[in-house]
Amino acid sequence: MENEAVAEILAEIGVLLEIKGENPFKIRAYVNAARAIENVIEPLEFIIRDNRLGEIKGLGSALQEKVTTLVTEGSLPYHEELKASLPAGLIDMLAIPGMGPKKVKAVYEQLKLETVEDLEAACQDGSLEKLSGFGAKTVQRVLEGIAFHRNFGDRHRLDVVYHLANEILEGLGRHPNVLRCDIAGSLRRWKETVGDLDFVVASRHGGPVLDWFVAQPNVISVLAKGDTKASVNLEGGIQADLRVVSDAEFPFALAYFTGSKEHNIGMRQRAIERGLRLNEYGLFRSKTETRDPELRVPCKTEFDIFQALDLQYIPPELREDRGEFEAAEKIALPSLVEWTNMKGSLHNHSDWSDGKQTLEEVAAAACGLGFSYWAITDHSKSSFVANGLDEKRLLKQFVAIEEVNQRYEEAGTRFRLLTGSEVDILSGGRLDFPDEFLAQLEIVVASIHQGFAGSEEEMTKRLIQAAENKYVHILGHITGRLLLERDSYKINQRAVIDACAATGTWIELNASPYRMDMDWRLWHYAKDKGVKCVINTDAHRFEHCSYLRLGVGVARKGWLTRHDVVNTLTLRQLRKALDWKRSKL
DNA sequence: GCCGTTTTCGGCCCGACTGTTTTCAGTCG
Repeated sequence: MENEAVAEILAEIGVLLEIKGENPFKIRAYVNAARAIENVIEPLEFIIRDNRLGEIKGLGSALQEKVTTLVTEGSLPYHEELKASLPAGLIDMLAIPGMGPKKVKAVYEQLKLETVEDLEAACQDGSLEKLSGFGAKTVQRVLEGIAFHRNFGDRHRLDVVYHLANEILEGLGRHPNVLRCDIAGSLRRWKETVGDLDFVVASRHGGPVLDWFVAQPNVISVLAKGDTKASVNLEGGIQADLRVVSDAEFPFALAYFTGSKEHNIGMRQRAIERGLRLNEYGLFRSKTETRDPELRVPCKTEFDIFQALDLQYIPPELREDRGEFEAAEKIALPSLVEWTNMKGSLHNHSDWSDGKQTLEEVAAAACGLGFSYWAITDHSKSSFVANGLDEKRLLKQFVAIEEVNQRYEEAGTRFRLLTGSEVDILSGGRLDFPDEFLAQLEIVVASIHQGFAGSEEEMTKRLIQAAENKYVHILGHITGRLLLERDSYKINQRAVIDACAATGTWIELNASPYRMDMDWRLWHYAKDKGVKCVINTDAHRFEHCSYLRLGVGVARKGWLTRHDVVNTLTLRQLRKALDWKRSKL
C-alpha cells in the first residue's frame, strides 16, 4: 500500500474516533501520524524493510505496528472494526457546518440518526430541536448547511476563486478604514483546491470594514458577524471570512490565518521553546500573556516573526509542516520558481484538434503575454472525440506552423511556435505514432486518455513504457485526475517517477486548474531523484494561458526552483535540452 | 497514542463566535 493511502486510513481512524468521543489527544496522535506519513518522501515499504519506521516523528510503538500491518497486509483489522461499528453516513454528517463530533454523536446515540437524510428529516419533524444542546437556530443552520452542501461541494478550483478573491482584496484595499490587507488561508498557500477565502485587514475602525464586507453584492448569506470577524457565503457556494486586527497585530494575524494548522502548531511550539507565546495578535515575551502590546516582540512583517523564531522566511506555499522548519533552520529553503521565470508552455492545443483558436491566434496570444515559445501539441489520431491528428494532418500542421514562425521572424520577433503532439499512450502501452514519426516532432508529450480501468500494475507499466521511449520528452498529466470530479486511475506514481529519472524523461505539472497533475506532494520525491518538471497550460483556448500562473503557484508548493522547471529555459537552451534524451538513449 | 535539557507521568496550540446556557460547551479555523 502506498504512503498516501496509509495516511488516508490513519486520518479516517481519527475521524471515527472523534465521533466515538475518544480522548482528543489520541485522536490527534492519529491525525499527526497521518500527516507525518504524508510527508515521508520515501516509500514506506522500504522504510519498514530497513526497520526505520521509528525514525518518523509521531509514530510510537502502537502506530508503527498498525502502519506495518497496513503496508504489508493492505488493510488493518482495527480500522475495519471501527468502520463496522459506526454507520458510514456519520462521516458525511460531520461535513455539515455546525455539526461537530459531539453533535453527531448526540444525534446518533439519542435519535438513532445514521445519515444526512435522517438528520434532515429530524430537523423537519421537530425531533432535533427537542434534543438537549440543540435549538431552533441550530436546526435552521443545519438545514441550510445540508442544502448548501447538496448544491455546492465544499472545495473549489483555483480558477474559480483566484479572481473572486483578488476582486474582494482590491475592494478592501480601497476602503478608507483599511491600512493593510491580504489574502490568507489555503489560497495564499496555493493549495490545488480551496475550501474558503480568508482575508485579513489592519484597521483602527473595523466596524465599517466588516459592514462593507457583509454588504458585498455577491454575498448570499451572513454566517457570523462580530466586532472583529465576519463570515459570509458568496454566490457559487464559496465561504469567505474576514478578520480585522490592529496594524501592529497584522503580520501575526496574517501568518496565523495563512496556516496551515500544522505549520502554526510548529510555530507556536518554537515560540514556547524560546519562552515566548505566539497567537494571532503577536509574539509575546511571556508564557501567559495573550494580548498586552507592551510585551509584544515588535514585528512589522512576517519576515520579522520568522527571524524572531530563528528561522529563514518561509514562503506561504511551503507552510505545510512538510520539512520547512528543518530547512529554514539551516537557511536551506529553496529559492522558489517565479511566475516571471516562465518562457512558454510545452503542451497546448489549437483548433486543429479540440482547441478553440487558430495557430495564428494562439501565437498572437502567447507572444502578446511575453512568452518566447509555445508548443502546439494537438491530440493524436486515437483521440477521435478530440479530433486527433493522424500523420498526414500533422505533417500539414508543420507547414502551417512554419508559416506562422516565418511571419514572426520577418517581423524581427523572437517568438516561435514549436511542433509537437500530445500522443496517446494506448492500452497496451504502445504509442499512437511510430518512433520514426515521433522523431520528426520537436516536442512529444505522452498521455493516457483511454483505458482508465486497468490495474495499478498495467497503468504504471503503460506510463513507464512511454517514458522508456527515447522520443518522448514529457509524460502528461500522469494520474488523469480531474479535481473535485474524477479520481486518478490506479497508478504507482513513485515507480513512474523512478522510470523518468532513469530515462531522463520530464514530468508535466499540468496547470489546468481541473488537474494540477502531478500532485505537488510528489514533486519533492521527483526532485530528489533528479526528475525535471514542465509546467504546462494544456490550453484549449487563449484564456487558458493564464493557467501558467496558477501552475507556478502549485509548483512553488512542490518546493521547485527555476532550475527544476524546464520551461524557464530560453528557446536556445530548451532546444538543447530537448535533444539530450534522443542523443543519449 | 506520543513524547521527554521538567524523561516513564502528565502534559499535549489557542482564541472568536454562537447558541443555549444562567456560566459555558461546542464548533471552527
